Amino acid sequence: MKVRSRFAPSPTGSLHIGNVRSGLFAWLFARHHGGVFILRIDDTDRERSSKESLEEQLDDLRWLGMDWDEGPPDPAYFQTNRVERHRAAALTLLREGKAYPCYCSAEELDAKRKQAEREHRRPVYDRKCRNLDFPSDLALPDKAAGRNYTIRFKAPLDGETVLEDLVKGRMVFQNADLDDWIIIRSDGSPIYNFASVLDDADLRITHIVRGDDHVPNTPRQIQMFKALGFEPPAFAHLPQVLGPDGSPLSKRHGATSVVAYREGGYFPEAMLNYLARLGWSHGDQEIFSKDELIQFFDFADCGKSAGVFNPEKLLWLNFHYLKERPVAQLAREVTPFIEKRGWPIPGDDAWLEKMVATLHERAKTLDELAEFASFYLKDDITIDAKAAAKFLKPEIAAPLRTLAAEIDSIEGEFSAAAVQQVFERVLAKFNFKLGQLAQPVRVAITGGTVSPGIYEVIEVLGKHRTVERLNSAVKLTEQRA
RNA sequence: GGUCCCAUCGUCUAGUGGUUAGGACACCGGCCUCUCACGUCGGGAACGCGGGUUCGACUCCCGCUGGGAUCACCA
Repeated sequence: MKVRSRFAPSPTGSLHIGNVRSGLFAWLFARHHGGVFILRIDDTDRERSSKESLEEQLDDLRWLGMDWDEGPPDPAYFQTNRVERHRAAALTLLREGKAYPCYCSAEELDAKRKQAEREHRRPVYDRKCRNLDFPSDLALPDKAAGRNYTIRFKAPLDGETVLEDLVKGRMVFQNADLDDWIIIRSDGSPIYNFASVLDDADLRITHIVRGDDHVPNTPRQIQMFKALGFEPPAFAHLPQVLGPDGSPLSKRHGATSVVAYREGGYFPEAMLNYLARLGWSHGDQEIFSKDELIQFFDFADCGKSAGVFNPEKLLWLNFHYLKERPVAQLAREVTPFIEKRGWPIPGDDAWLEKMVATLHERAKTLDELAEFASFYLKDDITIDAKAAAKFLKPEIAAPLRTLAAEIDSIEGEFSAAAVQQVFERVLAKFNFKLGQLAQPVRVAITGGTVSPGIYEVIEVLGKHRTVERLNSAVKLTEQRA
């Protein structure tokens, strides 16, 4: 049987790191087995669902390369479009005696629950309405029509429900511990747990891959698959992704959405690689291409315990992918991050590539790369006060002036090698060591004490801009004198 | 509280009865060096506790402790 797995996000906000990880594993599993990956939109929470969230999440998925074989924009893959199917199935269950109407009010139920908690009893539905007689042609709830009841699933009272989980192993649940849950609300709408089972069944999902927070619901769902006449699919429940403090990853842990990293200048390769290695491993290997991930992925290699999201390792992976990226590609990719800052690019593509090359092994993200390029792009650089105080002292004015003149007189190709020759002459003339001149020059032309090699910086900056900056630095030293 | 799950360096993990318990991130130090990085060499750092089983337990079993998930007319 062909593998069919799915990812079913709710478009109620940004796509969460922990969430996509489950989706990624479902995707990897499908691709590994040459199966079908399905994207279903669980948008039944109309209050919080939005078109914007949906588009953003789809963009995230496309960015990560998690392509789907079935799903949006096909309307059949939106849960809200299936409520009639859900209701019809509930009605069938009712007719078959596998479900029944419950006339208990929400308030009544709530009171009982609280009472049970006070008395340290299990806060489950007492099945008060289970054996009530009801007309064989009873219609589904409809508040407007005065049919103000809910429909409950008539769950088995004894026996056990077994979950053979692909990552967690065998779990046995006593049916006596499970209650008769509501499948249709008093307003006639289906409950997620019910809708979800029906959707998975109709979609012929063979493997449900999701977070292990769904485990407690699974025995009920297995029972529902059977009640509906379907063979339950296989399940793979993945452990949670936690924040540094050990609590489930949430907004207060900082950036936890895919879009935050996408916009933060991270590469999809890094994100994919990081997410895959969080909870899954393949020996000692750390770096995986997408194809390797697909080739090696197996639930048997997934850990059973929750993992802490480590932004620093993600950053390291991103750096790895950045280092091995061709400069031309990087130049293209960093452009939006420069434009975002409103900075000009004072040169052609070849120049931009040269610039990027000098920053290549110093920036860890595209965003950082853009930030570090500041002094190449803007002419109104700000000289760091502390750096100026330390390196732009009056006695450096003469060497700087000489250097400026020498650089200005370079004929022919303005290359790092040519610049180096000039430096050597000036160094000899003033009997300086390279460090004594390089740091002041660095401060003069970049505004700070940290930059790529001074010769290459000057080459990229060009003769004119270098000389100008050196001269204004000379003025600065004179002002300080 | 009920049900269920989990437990190797700070973090991600390898390990499936016999290993100096391995790798990676982070951290610390050396080298390289015009600064910062990169690179490179090296270092510290873990099997939660207690019982079994066994010639031998990180590995198997039980208990404890600790952590977590979930108990809605939310998804």
